[in-house]
Amino acid sequence: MAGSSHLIVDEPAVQLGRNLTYGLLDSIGRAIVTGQFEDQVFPTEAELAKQHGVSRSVTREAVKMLTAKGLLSARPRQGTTVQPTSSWNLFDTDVLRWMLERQLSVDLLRQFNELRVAVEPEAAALAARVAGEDDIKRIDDGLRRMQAAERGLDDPLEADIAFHVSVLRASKNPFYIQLRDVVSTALRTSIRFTNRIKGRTADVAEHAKVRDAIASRDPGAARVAMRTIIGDVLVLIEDRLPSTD
Amino acid sequence: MAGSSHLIVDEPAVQLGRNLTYGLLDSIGRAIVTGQFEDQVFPTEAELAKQHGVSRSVTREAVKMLTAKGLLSARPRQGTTVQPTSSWNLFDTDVLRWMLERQLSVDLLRQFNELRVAVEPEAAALAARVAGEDDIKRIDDGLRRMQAAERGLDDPLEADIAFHVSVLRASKNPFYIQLRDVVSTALRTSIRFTNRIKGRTADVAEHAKVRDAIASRDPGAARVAMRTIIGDVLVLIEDRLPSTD
DNA sequence: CCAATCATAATTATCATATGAATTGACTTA
DNA sequence: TAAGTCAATTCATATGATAATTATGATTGG
Repeated sequence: MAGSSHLIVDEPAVQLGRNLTYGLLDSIGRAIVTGQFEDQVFPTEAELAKQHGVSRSVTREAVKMLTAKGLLSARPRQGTTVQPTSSWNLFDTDVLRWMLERQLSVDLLRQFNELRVAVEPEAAALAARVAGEDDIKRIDDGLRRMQAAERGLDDPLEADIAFHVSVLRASKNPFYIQLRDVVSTALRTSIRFTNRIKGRTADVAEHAKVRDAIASRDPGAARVAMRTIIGDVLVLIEDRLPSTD
Repeated sequence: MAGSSHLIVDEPAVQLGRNLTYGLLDSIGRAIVTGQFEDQVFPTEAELAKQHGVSRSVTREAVKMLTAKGLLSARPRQGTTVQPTSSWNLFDTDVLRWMLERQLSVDLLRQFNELRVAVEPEAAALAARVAGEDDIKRIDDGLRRMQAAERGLDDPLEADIAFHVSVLRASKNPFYIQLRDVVSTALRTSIRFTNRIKGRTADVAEHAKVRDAIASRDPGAARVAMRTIIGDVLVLIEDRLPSTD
């Protein structure tokens, strides 16, 4: 259709997502995160609707969702404004994905792994104390997949994600468990930076240490082993990639 | 309609928050978190609007915000449904506040401090490496307030919050910084559990150690000192309060 | 000229209603 | 039985009107 018979149309209606609202959410979210509104005022509700070719209902609902994620603030007369990055909810997978997908996310990748180096060793230690049979099974599964990936029989990235997620889950702490999606999102999105990192023998061996420590109820060893893994990644990032600070 | 001149009115319109939408957000959010919809189906958009005496627009926008925070999911024909708690965004201050304000939050309080014991020592270590003059100043301020509080000249809780927040901020890691609001919210909300804990001399001395380690650029010492502080809180919670596991 | 007050306009907030789209489940039919 | 059809339900979208809020500029009093 492109043309029907009359032309018109300010902009092709958004298409991403399962419906117009989520498409617009994604579109505006990306635009904000990539800094498109740093040097200009954010459009009004009516302007947004017109620019994207959707109704005000859709526009308002998308804006409200972005408000809930900390990216926007709306007040009568003052208009809708982009919030400072410090109030963006980085633990929201949408926000994190938008941030990692943009350029120059090397710093963010490093900072994210600084978080992991804090959280995952503690989660492993906790898991060593409270993990159940089924948790150990899931961790074993993850480890098996990594070993398979080593021989080219599985996707190294997905295997790595599966392992780390299984440990977080085994901690039974909802805050750590929450980081499942965050870690998954971050690892998948930043694949272009880390694609050659995973699947090495030394890496798999260290993961096995974590598994064994948890299975034998040794929190200290689990903590150390996990810290080694993430610490290595961190060193790798700091060595290979230039910071833009 | 509805009213004409007779009585009617299903429910007094929501009032909390700065406007109807935020009031409804708060009302429904609390209801979900307190488990009110565990044994019954979530109302439809039209029912919600009627029950709370607001328009469908307001209802939809509140639902969309709760969706953005991971509490709800909406699909045509299937209706709006409460998501499993594992998908709730606990790092959202609204969600966290709702959860802490309800009863039986002892476990959550412990789990939250398990997160702190992972994050804050690392943040302190990081701060020891990257903190600037102004960061140290803010940490000093927080420490001074704690010392003042020890002599009854300041609010112990607010002083404690100020100190910990200043350290998180000094780490310059946005993920840690993000936890500022989370930590503030959690500490303020859970005051009834910890009100007698703070302000002891030993506690203030340990905080001073953190400050000194950061100022003298000693990441290891900063990590240990901070870990001691949070570890003590954790022990206190586990000793004094019965778990409901 | 300055300060305080007020009026105006811009913008979001809310309401009401109509229509579209998607999904489910029952029903029909071969 | 199995596949296809149809209807009902619920969210999704569109639109127009009105209310509430408040930044900004105009006005007034001293």
